[in-house]
Amino acid sequence: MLDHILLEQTILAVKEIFGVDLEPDTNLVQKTRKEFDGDLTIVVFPLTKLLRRSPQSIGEELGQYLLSTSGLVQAYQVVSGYVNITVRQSYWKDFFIRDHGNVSFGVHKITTDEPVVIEYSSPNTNKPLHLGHIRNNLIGFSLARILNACGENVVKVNLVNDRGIHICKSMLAWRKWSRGETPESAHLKGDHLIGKYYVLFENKYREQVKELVGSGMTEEDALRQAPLIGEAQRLLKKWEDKDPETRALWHRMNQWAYDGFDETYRQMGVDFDRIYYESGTYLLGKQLVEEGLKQGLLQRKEDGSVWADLTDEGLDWKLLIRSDGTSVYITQDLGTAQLRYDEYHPKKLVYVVGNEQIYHFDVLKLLLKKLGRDWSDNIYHLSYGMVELPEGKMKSREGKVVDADDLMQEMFVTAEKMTRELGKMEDFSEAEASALFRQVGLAALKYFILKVDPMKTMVFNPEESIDFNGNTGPFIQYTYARIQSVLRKAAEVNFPGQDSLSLDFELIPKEISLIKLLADFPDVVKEAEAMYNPSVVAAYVYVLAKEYNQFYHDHSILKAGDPHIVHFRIELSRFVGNVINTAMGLLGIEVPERM
RNA sequence: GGUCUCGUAGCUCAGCUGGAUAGAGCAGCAGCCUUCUAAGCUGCGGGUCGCAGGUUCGAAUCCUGCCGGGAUCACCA
Repeated sequence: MLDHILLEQTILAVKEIFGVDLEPDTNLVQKTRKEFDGDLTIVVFPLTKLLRRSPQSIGEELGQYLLSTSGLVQAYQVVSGYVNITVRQSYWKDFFIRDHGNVSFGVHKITTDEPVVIEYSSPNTNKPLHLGHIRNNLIGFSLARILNACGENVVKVNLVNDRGIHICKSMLAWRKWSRGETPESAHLKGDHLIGKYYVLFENKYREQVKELVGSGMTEEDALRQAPLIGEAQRLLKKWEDKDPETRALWHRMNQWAYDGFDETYRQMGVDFDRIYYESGTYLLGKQLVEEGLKQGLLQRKEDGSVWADLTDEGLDWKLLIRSDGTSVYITQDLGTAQLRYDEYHPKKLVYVVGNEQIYHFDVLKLLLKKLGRDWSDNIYHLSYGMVELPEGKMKSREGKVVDADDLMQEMFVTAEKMTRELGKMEDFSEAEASALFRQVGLAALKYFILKVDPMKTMVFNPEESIDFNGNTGPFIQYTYARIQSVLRKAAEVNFPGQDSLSLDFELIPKEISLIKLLADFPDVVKEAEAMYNPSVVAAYVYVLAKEYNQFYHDHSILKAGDPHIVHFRIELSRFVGNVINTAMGLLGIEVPERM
């Protein structure tokens, strides 16, 4: 904001002084580094060639000119090719008086009707959610909030992968070996029960493969010819043929999974506006393929399978329908995309899906384009990196996964332990206390994950529990709670002149740096939106909290002496609290009044 | 092998649309609670930004090559 104003003034100044027109290059004006005096810096090196003058003399002339013409500039200093500009305090004071009471500072009202549809979570109903899903859900949910704060009309959707061979594996294993076990009888969350049978299938299947290999078969053939996999495939065919008994079991077991997922989502604090099921969209996908076949855009081979030729686009041939007539992943996604377009006509279709599926989404966009769906240009695949354990990738087959429910539970327990150790809850009621443990534990987990750039692979070490000190969610929550404590005390004391806020005094550096940070917030939200990156908000709110804690440590608020200063510092604290609350809200993290 | 991606302190990460002496947290060491919440604050130690070239007044950042890790190229999803 401010930097743009100064950039304009600088361009004007260069034209006035040197008679040269400059392109508005945003790198010309940047924030002054902490170790130098000043707020904004004009980098004059790029001008030296153009103007054929030394950096020093350009800097001096620019600084002098801006000082005398710009109402913003209080002082300037030319340091080895940089003009460091100190902005008048009145600018910061005006900003503060104008915006400090704005509870939704940095957040825009929804201005458009064309929605942005964002898909995240997308679980399979054959196993419970793990740490990877947590990252997915947190990024998706946070991004929805960030888009929302930028005025977008956001529709959060979840696509449940409720059909396919993997579901049939769980079903088959349950039918063969469960003796009718249910979540109730096993005292197990439904999704975990189903996961148990999925793992059981995989184990038995691998045993069969091993046996076949032992009797001389190649591994490749064994994988394909083991009796269990054949059974699973026949079950899938029966499912697609709508066999009543198969469908009944499928309904029953899926419901177990849904009940389990709902509980996990509730704990995590994420939700959706609309839930799609692949069982409801894969037929539409098949229709699209049929349509493409008729138009000669796709090809059918002798064995009945259908393919798309993407070699012209630099990719390969892609299977769309298997030779037995069943559909594959991409077929379903074609249908889902079409359905979503028909329902919302979105200006943007965002998919939060792991980076292992980059190729899949390239193909999806190309296929839709091939089929004449020009709106496929509006598809954006937000691909995020995997969460790895110190020893490498999580492997569900080897049981090397960090389960979402377990992890959250662990976080709550740690939060409780921590809080009790610090002796912070003498006067908390039972309900308040357990709400706090949940808030703090979740904040630690969410912030830990969201502060990392989504694109990057991140490492999670289950041995070392997630920190509660330093650059963490609880640290930021603590800062907020601390502010609320000050505000509660402030409400109790009377001081003269508390009705009218007057900033008729010199601000100290820490106050100015806090105000500067606050003024940055709207730009931070916009940047997070533009980059589809919640970590931008996380980094910002940490710096803000840290800066406030330093201020809090070094300066009295309620005992500052001058009532005008007391009043100002109370309002400054309130403003910081509001922005922390809003920013954390954008990350999907709650802040407690006390902790 | 093709394509994509990552490599920054002991560990986890910022910085990457080129700008000043590369930053945080954790871990380690040393301090600060009769004063608004010490889940806090302050200080110290810790770096050939994978390597080598190039472009530039200026490179962790851009380009090329190499080394190392990961993903993907399924009649899995």
